[in-house]
Amino acid sequence: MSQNLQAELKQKKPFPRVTAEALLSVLRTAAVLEHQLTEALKPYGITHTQYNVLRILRGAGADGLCGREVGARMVSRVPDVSRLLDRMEETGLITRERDPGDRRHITARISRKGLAILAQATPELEAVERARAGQIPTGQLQQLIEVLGAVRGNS
Amino acid sequence: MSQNLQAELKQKKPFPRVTAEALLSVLRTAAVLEHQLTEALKPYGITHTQYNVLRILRGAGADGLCGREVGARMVSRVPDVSRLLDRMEETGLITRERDPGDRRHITARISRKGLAILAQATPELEAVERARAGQIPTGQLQQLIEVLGAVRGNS
DNA sequence: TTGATATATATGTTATAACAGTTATTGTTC
DNA sequence: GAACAATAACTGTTATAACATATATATCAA
Repeated sequence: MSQNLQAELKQKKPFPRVTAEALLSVLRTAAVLEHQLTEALKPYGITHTQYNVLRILRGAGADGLCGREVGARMVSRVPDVSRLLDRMEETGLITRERDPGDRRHITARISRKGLAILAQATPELEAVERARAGQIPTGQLQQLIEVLGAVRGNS
Repeated sequence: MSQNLQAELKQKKPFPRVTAEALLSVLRTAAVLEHQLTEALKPYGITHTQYNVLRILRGAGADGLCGREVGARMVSRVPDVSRLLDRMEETGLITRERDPGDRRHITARISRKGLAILAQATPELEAVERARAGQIPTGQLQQLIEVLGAVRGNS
């Protein structure tokens, strides 16, 4: 690939501020990652977003989670969890059931099929993970995590 | 905001690998940034993608650029530049003209209105930039840029 | 209880993203 | 120069994102 972001985006002038370059680097890197993850998941017929939901619901176990809580755990917030879960129920990845305790809640749970697809797809995503970050020293990754936390506003 | 990504996503268990946390941090941070940029641009009636196109076309000046070259310069690749430019021409942000030299190309140029909106919106985006990255030491931002370059596969 | 408010989900609508395939123009090869 | 391949843009279609609003249920206050 190219030497740096300026070359990748074919920009003639260097970035005016290091802050601008840093934030664009984050956006650009995320776009590259999302593209790779989407490609890796294509054989399994699920999107990156749906994979995320499956991970969340597997973590919740038999208790399941209501839609609002699924939304709160997503990496990028989805404004339409209802229909996302609709689609996943339709393809058999999850089940849904109205909570008898609070009839406003609909509890979603991962299905056997969802677990199977998750198990199949996970090694592929881990391969992407290794390909992208496996050669980077741990210390640098920890620095990355810390600075990104600062960008998101953590103190 | 919360202390770290694990808490932000309400995960009970810590991340199994630093590589996983690093890549999720990138995706999460990009989602937060994109949300902020979208909010900042809303008053001007343009999307983050359209802002990106305006920047690219301003950089190209009077020569303009063909659609394919616009696409190549985008931060996140857009598979449908035609209709993106359609919409921007419709709202008067750009002009388009068939290249007499190679009639396959359609040269896009930023309009006076596009320049005006770019000039209005830029300070708002720079405010987001300062709010997110202004307090982070330059050295850390340079580290961030470098490690993200490594994630994207630059050697 | 009644009314007001909050919460969780669902629905209607529009815009955009993503994918596949088509057309027009140019370049290349024999 | 005719056939073929390559390139740039366009079009058709489907799926999803984004936004606003509606509906059902629960909670709280008087």
